[in-house]
Amino acid sequence: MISVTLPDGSKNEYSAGITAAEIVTDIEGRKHDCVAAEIDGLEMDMATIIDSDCTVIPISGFSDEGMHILRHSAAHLLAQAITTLYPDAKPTIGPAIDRGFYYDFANLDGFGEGDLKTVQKKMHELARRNIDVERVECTEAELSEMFATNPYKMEIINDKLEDGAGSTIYRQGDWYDLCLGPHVSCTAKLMHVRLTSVSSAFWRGDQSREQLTRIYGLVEPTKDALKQTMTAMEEAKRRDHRKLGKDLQLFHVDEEVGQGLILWTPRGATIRTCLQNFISEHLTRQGYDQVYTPHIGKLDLYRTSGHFPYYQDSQYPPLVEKDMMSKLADDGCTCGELANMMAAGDIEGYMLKPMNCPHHIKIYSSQARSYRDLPLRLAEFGTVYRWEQSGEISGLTRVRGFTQDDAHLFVTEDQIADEVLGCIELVEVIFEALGMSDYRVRVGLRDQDSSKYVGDSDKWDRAEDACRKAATSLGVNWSEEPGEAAFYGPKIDFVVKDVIGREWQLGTVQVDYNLPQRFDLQYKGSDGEMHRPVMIHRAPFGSMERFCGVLIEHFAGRFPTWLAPTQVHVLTISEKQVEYGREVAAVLKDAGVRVELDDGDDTIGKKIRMHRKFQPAYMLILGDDEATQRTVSIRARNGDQKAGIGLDEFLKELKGEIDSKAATPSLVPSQD
RNA sequence: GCCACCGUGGCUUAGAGGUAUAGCACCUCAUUGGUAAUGAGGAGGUCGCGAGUUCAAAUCUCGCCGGUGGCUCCA
Repeated sequence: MISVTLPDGSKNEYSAGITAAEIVTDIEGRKHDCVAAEIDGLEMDMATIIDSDCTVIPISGFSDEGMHILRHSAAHLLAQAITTLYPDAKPTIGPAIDRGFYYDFANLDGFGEGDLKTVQKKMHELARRNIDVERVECTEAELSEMFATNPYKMEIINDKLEDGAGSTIYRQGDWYDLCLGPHVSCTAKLMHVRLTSVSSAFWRGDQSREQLTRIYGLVEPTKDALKQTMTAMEEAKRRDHRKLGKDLQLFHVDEEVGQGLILWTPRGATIRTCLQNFISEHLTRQGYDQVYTPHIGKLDLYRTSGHFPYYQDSQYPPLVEKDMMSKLADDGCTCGELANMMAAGDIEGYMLKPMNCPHHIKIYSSQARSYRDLPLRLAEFGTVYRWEQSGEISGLTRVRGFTQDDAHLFVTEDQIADEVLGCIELVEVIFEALGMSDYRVRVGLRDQDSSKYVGDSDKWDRAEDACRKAATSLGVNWSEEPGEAAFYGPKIDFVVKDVIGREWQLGTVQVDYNLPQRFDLQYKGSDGEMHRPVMIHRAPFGSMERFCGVLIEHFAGRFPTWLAPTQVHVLTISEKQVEYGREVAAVLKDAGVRVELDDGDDTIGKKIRMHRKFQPAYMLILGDDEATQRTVSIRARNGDQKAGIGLDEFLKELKGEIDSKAATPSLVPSQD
């Protein structure tokens, strides 16, 4: 007999040789949802035979660990289906990921989205056959023989296995894969799979290696869970800022203007302006000075900063000076020669600024600075241009021209902690106002044994400590990320979760010891000596483009009243109220409300339908009753109504809601 | 940049070798209507761009541009 410790701490006696599955059934009952078990802290298969004392904790298919196992097993099922349908395809690797799983195949060229249905059908068929999944220990020789025809598996065997050591395979039916496991005990657990997309990937993520076909899928423990996941995906699609941006006419990207270059249309520009003003108010309160700098700068500036030519690949090509250009053209200069000459500094020219720091630094150094001037906080909604790879560009979140909510703080060593804290407070205020309370912070630290960092190590210790303290002060989740610091200093990243649980990386706060050195920045200390300031870069919301994109999805286009592109739409019922309608609209407009009037001759039902798509906070319906009593009838976004409200009263409440930046419109009480 | 898929009037969309559907939006006229589409009429597209095959191309082939999903990278 052996003694097994259960999750609740109690001990049960079993005869040796019992399987994990039998123990789990004993603990959870016959109808459990477990897919594996943790035995003495190690995740193991259900079929594991137990013949000595140990602790057993069942792993539910709904837990993170259980989902991981389900996904991994589903990847195997996918590979089995693919190799059945496409015998030439070579499975390479197929892990579980945060949202499902994928498997990469070689020799599957030409496979497209249209082929997914057949493969999924095959997977269901294999799942329904309920094939046992079996773990088999193999020697290196056996493995080499089994995977002889698959160079990818052989590469893993040769790289990952120590000489002479064996490993395990998982076998289901006549198919098997090199794998450490654990896996579900049988394919029936994998009924609820859905293949989602096809893409390509490089073998081992290396661009110089073979291109593989990657197939993505989802798996859930139950039918309902799969349905829920699919619903969530549809919801995400419905909120997609690219779709809403078009529907609500917020922005436009034009082929002829260029990829990733945003044209803010009036309605979107309004949102951006409101946000910018809101942030500006807080900057002023926090002692920032706002500045303006041009969109270009000389190449030499970026040679000093180190951005050129080092980051040449991710920048727009430089603007070469006119005379030089024609001279080069006359000389028949090739592009390669041109690039070399620019890198070497033989050619002068200008660059679209890829960041604002060098310009701000020049403002700092335009005057002799003393410790009394510090901290100097220079803020700018600065537009920068970066040459993102074409495949990477998407909507408002990945673009080639964007405006950062940027600022650079020039501080003394002693001021770092307070100033980092100040940056973080700003984020707190803005997120709070937008109802984005669910966010976390990543503190990027250096990894100790690397010598790639500038600045001495006790300075780093203090700066890192300042970042940690600032993060702690927020009272939100934060994590240390060793090795994530930039070479020039530690940083703090903000990651927000929107209302449907997706995470978005927004801005950062970065301490920088490097640029002050490169530009030889100085200030005179109280001791009369010259000292070097430290810079803090901060763009808490990243860019206005991305932040607006995230907000569009966060609010699903239904912005709080203070941000709504049009706050009130005035709709008249018939021609008789045109005059009153114009008067109401004028009163609101004079009071600074963003209002739109529809006094056309459509029916009221149709007007409501048409104006709804712009998601104003309120619609005012004006008929005879309202016109004679000089009132308004308010219609909220969800259709709730409140009639007979005096115009003055409505305006007063509306202004209150706008000025307080209320997170949701609430002038019409809910009727349910 | 790479792979797969996609590209028809402002939007959604039919059409798979014989120069193009329909709905919404738009314009005109009639209607003066109470909270998610009043009726009738009209205008608008050489089917992303360029080349090729063909008597004939939105439809087939190639190249380019743009989009979507991923990969890769991110100061």
